[in-house]
Amino acid sequence: MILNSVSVDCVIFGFDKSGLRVLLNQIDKEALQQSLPEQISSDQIKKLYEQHPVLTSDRFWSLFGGHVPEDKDLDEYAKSLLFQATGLHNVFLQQIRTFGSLKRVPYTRVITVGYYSLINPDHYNLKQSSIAKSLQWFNLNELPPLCFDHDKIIEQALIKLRREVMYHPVGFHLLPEKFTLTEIQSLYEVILNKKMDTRNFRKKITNMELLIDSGKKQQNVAHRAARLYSFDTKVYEKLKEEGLNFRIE
Amino acid sequence: MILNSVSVDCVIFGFDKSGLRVLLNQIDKEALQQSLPEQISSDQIKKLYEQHPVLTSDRFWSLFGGHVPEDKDLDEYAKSLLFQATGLHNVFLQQIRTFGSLKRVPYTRVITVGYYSLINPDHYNLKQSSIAKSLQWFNLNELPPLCFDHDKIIEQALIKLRREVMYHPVGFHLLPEKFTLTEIQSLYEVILNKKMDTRNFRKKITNMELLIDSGKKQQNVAHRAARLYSFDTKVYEKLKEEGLNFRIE
DNA sequence: GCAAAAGTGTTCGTTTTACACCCATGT
DNA sequence: ACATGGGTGTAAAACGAACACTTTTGC
Repeated sequence: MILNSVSVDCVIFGFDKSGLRVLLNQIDKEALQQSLPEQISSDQIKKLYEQHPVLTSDRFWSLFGGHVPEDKDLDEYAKSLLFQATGLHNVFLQQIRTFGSLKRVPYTRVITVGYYSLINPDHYNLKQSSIAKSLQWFNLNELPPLCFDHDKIIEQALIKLRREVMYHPVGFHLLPEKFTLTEIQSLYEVILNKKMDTRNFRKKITNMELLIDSGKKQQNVAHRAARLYSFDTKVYEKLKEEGLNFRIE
Repeated sequence: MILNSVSVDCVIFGFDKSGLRVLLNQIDKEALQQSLPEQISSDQIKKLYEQHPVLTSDRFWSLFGGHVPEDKDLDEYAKSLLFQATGLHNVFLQQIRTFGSLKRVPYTRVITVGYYSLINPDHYNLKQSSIAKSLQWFNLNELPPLCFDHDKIIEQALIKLRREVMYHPVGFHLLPEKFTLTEIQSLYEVILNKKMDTRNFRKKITNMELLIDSGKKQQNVAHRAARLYSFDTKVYEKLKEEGLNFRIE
């Protein structure tokens, strides 16, 4: 049994040279048909299509989500969705908020609990995922047409991520195990949508004592190779608890 | 029609000399009986009472809440609950998060969306409320036995309030229209659970240019009367947007 | 040798901290 | 006159902002 009135939707963020990205799920007409109530009239369908033109296109996109089973813990269910989508366990995953406006889904009342997740690009190979074919990364600035209020959910996820990243070290979940200072900086720049001063940024982040110089350097780059760093997990946990201040410039 | 599986629970905060307080709702045995499923066996009831001893006492307490009607917007419903409990409109009200663990409510699956609200003590006279008799303020350090996971919801509300208060000027919703600097300081001290230095606190808050000296003073106090301030709503809105930094000492 | 990104220090102004005494009022 | 809380300034340290050039590497 599932709880028809409650769903979970996941905003899955990734980060690489091209910027901040979101993993979306393609919906085709058949999947849509199935999600509609059975007794729907053709008149109602017509009206539905008028109000939500995105549903008439052959393909449109949605967050990866599903209805909560009656016998599953909410957070656990969100984790299991994330596993279905990415094949990954133990990924950073947090609630955004719950979206419950009346007409957010046409023809049925569904309250959805939004979650956001931060994916390490070492794990971008999502082939293990059970529905990998219909999933695709989109640049945050070039989102395709999305169904329902999923654009708003993504927007709220970004707002939440921005706040989080300023005061807690969570952004680092978007980085590979070893990373350069420039990568962290451009991560912050992309998330906060702000250019930062390299010298000041480096001073700040090295003063935190969060980073460990791995002793290694980038390979095969057409310029001076940058040092690779990793985290001191103890300091990381401490900063997660106590908070930090990354409101720069 | 209501959505049986989704409820809203409100953590209603108040503040005065005695500190930070929460408005709770007293549940008696009859109200409890009614909320149980009808086909419950006496064996099951026995087990229920064993697992949740608080339910056996004649009186215990809960957050003010209810199940979401199918035809009501979630946020609107939370507002209407708050109105029922306090007789007040336009009160600060925000989602905490959604609590969805499997056994949080025995014998039925209920996912609850937590909200927290900040009440101005000018409005402590809650007689207009439709259920005022069963409501009572409790000091946060002296909470009575609470049903279900309502203690956890309050804890999360406090955590959320703490974070919010450090970076946004929301705490001021807990103050009367005119207030003294000492009142603001003790508000912050209570919420953040930290003593602060008076001179530094005053310097900081007056530098924000958020306060307007009303020109008036306290009356009938057995010591030097303090100045009464109110807010510059424009600056208030600006700080709400841009954030501020109240991580002191 | 040139293109591309890595890496680095100093100065100046602002903010934060630590700290102790006099003032106004009611009883 | 005393008890109670209101109100104030300064110096030292830490932090944030602004700013330009040299180094390393691959091609």
